[in-house]
Amino acid sequence: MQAPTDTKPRWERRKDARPQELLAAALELFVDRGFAATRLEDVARAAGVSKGTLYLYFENKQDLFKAVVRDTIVQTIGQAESDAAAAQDMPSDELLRQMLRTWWTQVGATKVAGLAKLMMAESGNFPELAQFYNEEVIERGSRLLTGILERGVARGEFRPLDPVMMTNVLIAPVLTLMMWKHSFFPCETHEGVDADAFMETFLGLVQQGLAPQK
Amino acid sequence: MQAPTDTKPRWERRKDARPQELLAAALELFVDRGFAATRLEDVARAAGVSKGTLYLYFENKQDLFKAVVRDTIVQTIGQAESDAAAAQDMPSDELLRQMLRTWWTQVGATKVAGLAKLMMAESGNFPELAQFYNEEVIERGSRLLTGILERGVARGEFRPLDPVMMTNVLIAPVLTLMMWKHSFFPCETHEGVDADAFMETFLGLVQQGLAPQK
Amino acid sequence: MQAPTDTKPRWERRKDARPQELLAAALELFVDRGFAATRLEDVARAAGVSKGTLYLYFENKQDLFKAVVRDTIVQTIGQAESDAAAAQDMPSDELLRQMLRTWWTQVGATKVAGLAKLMMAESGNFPELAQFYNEEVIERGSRLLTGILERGVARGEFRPLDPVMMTNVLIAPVLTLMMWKHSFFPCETHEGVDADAFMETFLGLVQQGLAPQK
Amino acid sequence: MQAPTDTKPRWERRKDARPQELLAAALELFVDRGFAATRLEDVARAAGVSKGTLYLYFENKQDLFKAVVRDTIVQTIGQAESDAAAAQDMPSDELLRQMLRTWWTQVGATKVAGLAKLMMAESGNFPELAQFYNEEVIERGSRLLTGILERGVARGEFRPLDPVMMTNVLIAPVLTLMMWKHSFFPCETHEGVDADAFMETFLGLVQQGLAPQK
DNA sequence: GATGAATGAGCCTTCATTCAT
DNA sequence: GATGAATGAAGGCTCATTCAT
Repeated sequence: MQAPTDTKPRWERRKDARPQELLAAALELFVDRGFAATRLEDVARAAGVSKGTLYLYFENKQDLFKAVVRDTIVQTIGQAESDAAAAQDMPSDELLRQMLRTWWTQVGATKVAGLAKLMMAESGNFPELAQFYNEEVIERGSRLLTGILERGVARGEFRPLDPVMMTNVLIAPVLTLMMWKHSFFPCETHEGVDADAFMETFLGLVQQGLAPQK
Repeated sequence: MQAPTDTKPRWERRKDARPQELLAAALELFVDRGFAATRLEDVARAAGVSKGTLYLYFENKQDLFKAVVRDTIVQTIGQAESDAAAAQDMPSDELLRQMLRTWWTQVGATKVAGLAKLMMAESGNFPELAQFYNEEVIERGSRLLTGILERGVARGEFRPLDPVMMTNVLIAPVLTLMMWKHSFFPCETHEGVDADAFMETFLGLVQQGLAPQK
Repeated sequence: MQAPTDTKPRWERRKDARPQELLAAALELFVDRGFAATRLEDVARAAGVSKGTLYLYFENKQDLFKAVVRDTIVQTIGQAESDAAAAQDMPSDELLRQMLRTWWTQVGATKVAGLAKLMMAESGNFPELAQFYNEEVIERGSRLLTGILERGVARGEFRPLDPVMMTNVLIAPVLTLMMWKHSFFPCETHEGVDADAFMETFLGLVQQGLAPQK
Repeated sequence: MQAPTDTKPRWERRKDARPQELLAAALELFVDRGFAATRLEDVARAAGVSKGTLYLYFENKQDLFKAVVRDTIVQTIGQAESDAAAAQDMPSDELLRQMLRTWWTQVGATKVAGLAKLMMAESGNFPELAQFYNEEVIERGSRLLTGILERGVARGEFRPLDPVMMTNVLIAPVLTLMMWKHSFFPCETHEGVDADAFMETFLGLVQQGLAPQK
C-alpha cells in the first residue's frame, strides 16, 4: 500500500497488518453468525493468531465490532457525503439514484451488508452497540438522503413530499434486500432473486413515484 | 372462559391455560431478546411456573418457538388466505392495499412482528427453524401477494410487471418497518416515525407506481 | 389365583393386582436400563398407571427395587434351601450340579439375572440397596453352596478343599454368564455363546476338578 | 520426566502433565461411581483444575472415558500380546497361567478392574462406549487366550476342548473377581476373600481341569 | 508483543418426588 | 384410591476474558 515510504522492518509491518487481518476475519464471522454467536476464538484462528493476541488490539468483543463497522460502513458514508457535496449540478433524481446504487454496490452487495442485518437483529441485546451504530451510521446516512429529497422538492424535481418519511421509505427496500442476502430467503424461496433486477424494479418505482405530477 | 359448562377441577382448567400462558410469555421474550438470548427460565418465570413445567408442554426451545409462530403468524396467514379467496369482486388495488394493511395491523404493528425480525437475524444459526419458517410463513405469504398481482395484471388493473419480483419489492417496506419497530431505530433516530404515516406513504407510492400507464 | 375364596369386588381385586403389575414393569426396566437410569415414569406407564400411583404402593425408588428382588430372587433362594434340606440322600456332586443348574434355570437364564448384574454395577452408589442385597441374597445363597461342599468333603465325595473359597469360585462363572446375558458381550463377540453349552463345559470342569484324587 | 533437556516454561510442562492428571482422576472416579454417576466437575476438581479445563483436553465425557481405557487396559493388552509372541518355547499351561496371572496383577488387582465392571454395568446405556470397548478390549483379549488354548491342544499339552468356549469359561472367574473387588462383596460377605488365594484355587482348578487325560 | 492454558458463570434439559384435586 | 401437574436441584457443555510465561 505505502510501499515506497515504508521504512519499517518486516516484522513491524506484520504487526501493523495484524489489526486489518483481525478486522477482516471478524467481518466475515460476524456476518456469517451474528454478534453473539461469533466466537472470538474463531476470529483469532481465522486471522492466524491466538485468542490472547486479539485482546492486544481490541479491548473486548464490542470494541472489535465497532472497529469493523468503522472500517467499512462509516468510511463508505463519508465518501458518499463528499460525492453528494460535489454534485450540485446533477439532477436530483439522478443524484438520488446514484446514491442508492452506490449504497447498494459498496455496501448492500458486499458482505458488509451483513452488519446491518446483524444490528437490526441484535442491537436490542447490546445497547452500547446500538447507540454507536445509530450515531455513526443511521443518522449520518439518513441525513444524506433527506438532504437530496429536500433539494429535489425545492427545485421542483420531485413532487411535494415529507422528506424524512420518504427517506425511511426509500431506505426500506435496500435494507430489506441487504437482509435477504444474509438470511435464509435467498437460499430458499427467493433463490433466484436477482438483486440487480430488484434494484431496477425498485428504482423504477421510485422514479415514477416521486416524479412531479403534471 | 367456559364457565357454565365447566365441570373440570380448577387445576385441570389451569392445565388447559398453561400452554397459552407460556406461549404469551415466550412471544414477549423471544421478541425482546431473540431466540438464542432468551432463557427458558425467564419464559417460565414470566408465565408464573418453574423451569421444569415448560418441558411438560414443549419438547425443547425450538419446539416452543415453532408453537409461538403457529399460534400467531401462521394463523393470520390462514385467515388472510380465506379473506382473499372471498373477495373475488374487489378491485385488485383495493384488495392489495387491504392485504398489506391487514398484514400491518395484525402482525406488523403487534409484537408478533418481532418474530420476523428474529428469523432474519438468527435463522442462519438454527437451520431447522429456518426451514419451518420458510415453509409455513414465507412461501405461503408470498404466494398470496403474487396471486393478487397476477390477478390485477390480468384484469388490466395493474401495469405489466413481474409478479414474483414485485411481491418481493412490496414485502420489503413492511418487513423493514416491522424490524424498525423492534430495533433501535424507533427508539433513537426514528422515534417519531409514525408507522401509519409510513404505511400511507408506502401505499401511495404503490398506487401510483402500479397503476396502468395511460 | 385364589378364585374360589375370592369374595372381593372386582375393582378391589384390581387394586390387589396393582403391585404385581408394577413389580413386573419395574423388573423389566431395571434389568434393561439399570437402577439409576430407569425412570419411574416409564415404570408407571408400563404398568398402566400414573406416576403418583406408584408412590401409593412403594415409598420411593429404592423401596420399589427391594420389592422386586424379594418377589424374585429371594423367593427362589428360599425354595432352593428347602430342596437341599430335603435331599439328604443325594450324592453331593449331583446335589451341587442340581443347585447350580436350578440357579441357572430359575434365575440366570431369566431376566431376573439382570438384577444381579445391576447390583454389581450400581451397589456402590446405593449403599442401602447393597446392604439389603447382601443380606437377603448373597449371604443366604453362599451359605447354601458352602454347606453342600462341606457335606461332600465330609463324605469323601469331594477332594479336600476350602469350602468358602470354593463357593466363591463356583459362583463366579454363573455370575459372569448372567452378566454376559445382560451386557454387550452376547450381542457382539459372544453372540453365539450357547449358555447351556457354557454351563455343561463349566459343570464338566467342576466334576473333574472337585473329584477326589485316587 | 525430561528434566535435563527440558527447556519449556513451567506452565507448558504443566500442560503436558494435565492430561495424565485428568486421566488419573477420571479413572478413580469412574471406578468409584460408574460412568453416568461421575460428574465431570468432580473429575476436574480432583485433578486440581476447573470444569472448563477438562474440555481443553477431552471433547466430552465419552471421549474422556475412552482415553482412560486406552491409557490402561488397552496398553496392558498390547504388552501381553508381545509377551505371548515372545514365549514360543514355554509350555502352554505355564504360558496360560502366566497370562491369567498377569491379567490379574496388571488389571484385576488394580483399580483398572473397575472399568471392566463399569462396562458390564452401563454399556447398555452407552452403545458407543460398548462398541469401543468390545473392539479394543474384549476381542483382542479373547483372541489372545484362544490362541494359547489352540496351541496347547495342538501340542497335546491340553485335553481336547472347544477353545473359544473355554476362553469364555476361563475369563469368567477373573472377571467376576475383578467385579467383586469393586462391588459390595468384598466389603461385606467376602471381606476376607483373599484374591491371591482365589486365583490359586482357580488356577489349580484349571490345571487339573485342562490336563490331558492319560 | 504473543501465546494459549485456565477460569467460571451461564444455559438447556432431566427426573425423583410432592400434593391439590 | 388415583391422578398428573408442578417443582427444583443437578449435570454436561460453551465461551468471553485473564494472565503467567
